[in-house]
Amino acid sequence: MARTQPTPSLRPTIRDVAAQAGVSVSSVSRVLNREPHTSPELHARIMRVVDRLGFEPHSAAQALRSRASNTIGCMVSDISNPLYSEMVNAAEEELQRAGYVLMLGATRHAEERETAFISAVRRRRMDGLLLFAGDNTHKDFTSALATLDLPCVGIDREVPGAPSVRADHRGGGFEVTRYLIGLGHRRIALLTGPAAVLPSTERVAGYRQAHIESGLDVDLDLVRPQVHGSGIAFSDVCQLLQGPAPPTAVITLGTHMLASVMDAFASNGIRYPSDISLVCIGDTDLARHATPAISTLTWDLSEIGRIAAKTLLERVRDGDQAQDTRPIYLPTRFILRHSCAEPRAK
Amino acid sequence: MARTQPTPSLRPTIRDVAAQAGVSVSSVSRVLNREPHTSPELHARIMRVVDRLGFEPHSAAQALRSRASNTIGCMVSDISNPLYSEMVNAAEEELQRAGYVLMLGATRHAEERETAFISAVRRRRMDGLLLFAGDNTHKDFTSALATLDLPCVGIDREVPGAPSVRADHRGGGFEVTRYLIGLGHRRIALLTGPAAVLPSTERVAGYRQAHIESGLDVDLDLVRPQVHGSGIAFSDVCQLLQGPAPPTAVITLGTHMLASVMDAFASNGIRYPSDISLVCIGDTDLARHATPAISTLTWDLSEIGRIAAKTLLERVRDGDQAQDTRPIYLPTRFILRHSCAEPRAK
DNA sequence: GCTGTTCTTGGAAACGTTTCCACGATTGAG
DNA sequence: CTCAATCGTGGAAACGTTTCCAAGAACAGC
Repeated sequence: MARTQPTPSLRPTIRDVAAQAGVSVSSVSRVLNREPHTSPELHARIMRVVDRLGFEPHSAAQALRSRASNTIGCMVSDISNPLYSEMVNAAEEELQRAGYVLMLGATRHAEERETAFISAVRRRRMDGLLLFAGDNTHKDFTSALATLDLPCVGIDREVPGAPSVRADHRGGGFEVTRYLIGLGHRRIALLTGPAAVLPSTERVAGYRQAHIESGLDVDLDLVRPQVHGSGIAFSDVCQLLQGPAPPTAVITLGTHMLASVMDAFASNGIRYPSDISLVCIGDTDLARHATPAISTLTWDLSEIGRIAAKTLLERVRDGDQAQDTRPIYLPTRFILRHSCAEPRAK
Repeated sequence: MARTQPTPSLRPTIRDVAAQAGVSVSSVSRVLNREPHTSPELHARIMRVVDRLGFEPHSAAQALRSRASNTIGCMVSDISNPLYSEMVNAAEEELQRAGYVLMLGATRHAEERETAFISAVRRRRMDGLLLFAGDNTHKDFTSALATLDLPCVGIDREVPGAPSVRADHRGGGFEVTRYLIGLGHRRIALLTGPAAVLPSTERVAGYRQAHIESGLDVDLDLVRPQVHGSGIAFSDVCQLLQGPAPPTAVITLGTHMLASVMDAFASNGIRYPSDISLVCIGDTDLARHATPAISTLTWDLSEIGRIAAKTLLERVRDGDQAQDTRPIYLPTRFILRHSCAEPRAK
């Protein structure tokens, strides 16, 4: 534990640059930060020394003095989920272009990791925070978030006092459900994500709305939120299919769950679209190339990531101005393939 | 540009804690860092104040003084590639547990972004670096890397002076190729990643070796490295199928490319396994659920990420000791499904 | 030629920690 | 009982920047 005196760094400091150039430290700083009131000759002389020594400013020292870390936190439940990784990828590209570095914190749905990451955000004085869909029921976390006082953008989640960027999951859920109802389906199962994340609640809302507008009742037993990553979709579908009033159509998430649903169909000897209709949410290779190809609700993940990053950067730059916290919605798009049909006559 | 004097921080500093507890700053630091030689009473008194004020040390100040940023850089070409995101996910989990934060830098195959990220690593004095498969032909980058003098681990890539963690792509390529040769195939196409990344070169080496051991010549026209993310696989396969001596089997990457290959088969009116055999590298939902299901070469991505992170942490802790730079290999596993058959008699 | 402005530069004080050093108090050995 | 070692604590010097302030130089207006 006991550490020795830090060995003097081998790397040149701004003082070395100043000494070699025969100027003051403050002049070097001014030149490096492109401030006005520096003569061209000074600039040239300093930059020559900077290049020769390969000087690179120590960002911790900069952060300490200037109170800006050029760092953006990115909290996501699970970066290996392709939905998230595509959004994070686009966001990171945008941030990188603006000179920021992205600090990743994967929470894996555990509140302790969420609060731990918030603590890291505070200690490292990050300049902003990107929050991806997460559990709304985590109270310790949301209260920690509320006291954070940091530019923040929610992606597919609400953050009090901050704008959010979202796909129109409600509209998408509505469109898909209405389409199936229009085909004649009356018992439509909805397998979606965890009940406490925004895309799921919105989707369910759209699903309800479509039923209501058609004068149909909603059987909540058909709505099956899934806990994270577990293979529960398989048994859920089996249970529904073997129940007294099986669904005639299934709406499911495309990633992580579609495969389980198809397995469940197969092991019950059921085929789509003849025996049952199938729509998935989130386009994947599997949806496109399954035989028959599966109709899909999709939206632009990269665009969401980009917009979120841009919105956050605006807020970081404008400081306390620009308190427009209205959510930004992106449309979903329904791609018709060959996985749906009218329900069988009894 | 001209900034005003930084507003005095509202957040408590170690000095505030010391004052409120009526002790010296150094005592607070010692208690917080769990050093020996601190009395229990002092510990209790200080911790009480720390909790009351909600004190959190400023990590930039810590980094400046103690020369440790508790930060690990992670350079990856494209985080939206599921192969990478799964490895990064596992690595991040391991690093998080050890108290480190992961800084993500996606390079998108551009050398300028690679060197820019190395510069960020230096300026931020990161404690270690995880390098995921990248282009070996980028000379500016590799030379920048060589002068970095930082604990580093390569994942599916070689890094001079550093250990690497790799799947046995050569062995996997060998096994698959030998299997197809055993079925009687003599013209086997290999669609793999960019020529300059390690998994591809190793795979091709295994492919060659299998041919050589069977006394067969390798037709290099059948080996098709793919540039990143482009849909070139489709046209490559079409060209091969329509050529004078079409392949009787195809080995392709599972992510990003398998779908294109299947499209190419379809648009040439060709079916697997009857007309052509198909194996993919990297298991996916599509490979599992395509009809017929596709035989696959797979390996444990999460395990690679975990091992890489652990290896890096060891090196970070041990400083300059432990200069064992031997690569760590993980086995691949060939999963037989129903996509291969003996070639048709002419 | 004098009196404000505006440029250009240098000096020095922060930013918030950790760690070295010093010093008195305790403890243990002989 | 003395001397040395150890323990517990405080003071102060770093770490490497940015930015305030001051001061001289150049320049304009009268």
